[in-house]
Amino acid sequence: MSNPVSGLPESSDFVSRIGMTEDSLVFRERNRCSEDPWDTVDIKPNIEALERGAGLYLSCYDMLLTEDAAWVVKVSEGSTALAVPMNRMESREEPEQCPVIDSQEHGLSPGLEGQMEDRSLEQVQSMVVGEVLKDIETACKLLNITPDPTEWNTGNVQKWMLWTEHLYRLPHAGKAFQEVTGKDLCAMSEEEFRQRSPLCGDTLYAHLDIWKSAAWMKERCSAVDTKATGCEELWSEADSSCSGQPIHLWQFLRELLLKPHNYGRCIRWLNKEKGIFKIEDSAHVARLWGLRKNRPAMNYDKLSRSIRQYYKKGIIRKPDVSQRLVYQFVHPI
DNA sequence: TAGAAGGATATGT
DNA sequence: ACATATCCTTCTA
Repeated sequence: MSNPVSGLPESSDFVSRIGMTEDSLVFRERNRCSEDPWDTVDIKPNIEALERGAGLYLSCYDMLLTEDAAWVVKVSEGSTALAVPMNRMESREEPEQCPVIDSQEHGLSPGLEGQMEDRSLEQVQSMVVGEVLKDIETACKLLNITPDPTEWNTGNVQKWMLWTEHLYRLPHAGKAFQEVTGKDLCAMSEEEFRQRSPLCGDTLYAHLDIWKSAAWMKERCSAVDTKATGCEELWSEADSSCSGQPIHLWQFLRELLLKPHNYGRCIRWLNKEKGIFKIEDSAHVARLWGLRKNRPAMNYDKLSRSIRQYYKKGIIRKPDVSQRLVYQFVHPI
């Protein structure tokens, strides 16, 4: 494993791969499976990434599918790929968000310590993959699309584009991909992406690559092993909204609340036990709801009206001490 | 000025 | 029928 710093690719390449999380998917897969995992697949995993060092995967993971992607753009404009902004560092609380684990970096010699490092590395990678898959699954539910991009119709592609642009605050490029099916999209090269969208084509391509890898993994997991190996577990996150029925607003809000890593900046619990939550960014939450329901004109005025309809039904109410943008689930989780 | 409350009506399933 | 979506007026911090 090379030093994650000295082993860095060009920063533009690094950024174009938006954290190379598809590489971490691949890495995890290789660790999981004893047989050669990818000699029969057509989605070519990026093996060279394995040489880049685990620290990168972890630091990059933080970029993936999170609300705050603005800094990704900043990194692309700057010089140092690992320039993780301070606010991100300060917000790290969970161990799986540890940015860099590299035994060489810390001067450890190979041996028992190295093995332990490897094991914990494997665990962290496993968590990373799990989070990635969960995030993709959540996005699928929110957008009402299938996780496999090759199955998308042109509308699904547009939704995914909008979503990705929105999530990572990319300039709007959906127009450049109008009338493109998922199959066409998946067949496009990175260069074609860049041609269609000079500003963010590479980023969109990298994200699609992650989705393709995840779909490939899912496909492979269910084909190779039908027993619960952990792979399925990653995809079977218990959730109330997978019944095929249109999602209710209260379910949607709860899903956002259950994903603080992704949505904590726009909606969060004030008191989870009591079901009290606060909408921190009303416009943002409304846009997400509009995306989910295919209602581009959705805004907080309308969303809040829908929330207020829940008062009579006893689903959501205002807390005892009423505050702006604060609501309470009548029956907390 | 944004948000809260709730009436009236339209819309999609 | 149901769950919003949309539009509206009035009130409040």
